[in-house]
This record gives sequence, structure tokens and C-alpha cells, in this order.
Amino acid sequence: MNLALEAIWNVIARIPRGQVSTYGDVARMAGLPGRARQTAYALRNAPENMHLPWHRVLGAGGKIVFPKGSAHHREQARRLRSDGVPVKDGKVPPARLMDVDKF
DNA sequence: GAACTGACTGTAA
DNA sequence: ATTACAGCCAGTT
Repeated sequence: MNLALEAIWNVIARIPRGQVSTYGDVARMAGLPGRARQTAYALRNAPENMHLPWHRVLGAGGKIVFPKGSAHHREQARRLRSDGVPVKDGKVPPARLMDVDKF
């Protein structure tokens, strides 16, 4: 088993509804500073049965990383709004970003 | 082990 | 605001 991946999955699973985080922050909170791409990898390879809130993970600054207009992009925006998170032009207000310290 | 790849990021033009 | 590009680093060829 890969400890790093599980740490990342664990962090993502704890992101509360109505809030979001970023690849970089998730990695940092998982004890892997500077490894945003590892978060991306973990997300991409997450088992479906885990039901992770993957849509609450955004790029730096709160923007959806999927190409604008892509199916993934629309799906993520849809889920976020379903969470009550406002999405404007592929981005989310900074206030919605989870506080790393409180976590 | 070299070369690529990518659901990333920060800087610079 | 948008685009390019160089760092980044684990995983895959």
C-alpha cells in the first residue's frame, strides 16, 4: 500500500461540504509539501468506491484545472454548486478556500 | 536508468 | 487578463 496516497485521500475526504482546497494545500496537509502533482495523481487513481469529494479540489487560487468547456469541467462546477459553492467562470471565491491552519 | 507525462505552480512577457 | 515557460516530482515507458 502507498502511504502517501492514503494520506492524500484522507485529507480530501475531510474537506467539508461548502468549502474547497487546492492541489498544493492538500499535498501540504498530507505532509507532502511541494507535491501538488502527487495530489493530482492520487485523485486520478482514487478507487471509485471511496466516494471522494474530488470536485472540492481546485488548482491554485481556486480555479478548476480541467479545460474550460470539457465534460469534467462542467461536471465539477455542477457538483460544487450542488455543495452551495458559487462558481464563476471556472473559479471559486477565495473565501471558500479551506483554512489550512484550522484543518 | 534515460525520457516522457501530467486533474500543478509561480513568474514573466 | 492571457499565454508561455521553466521548475517540480512521482509514476510510467
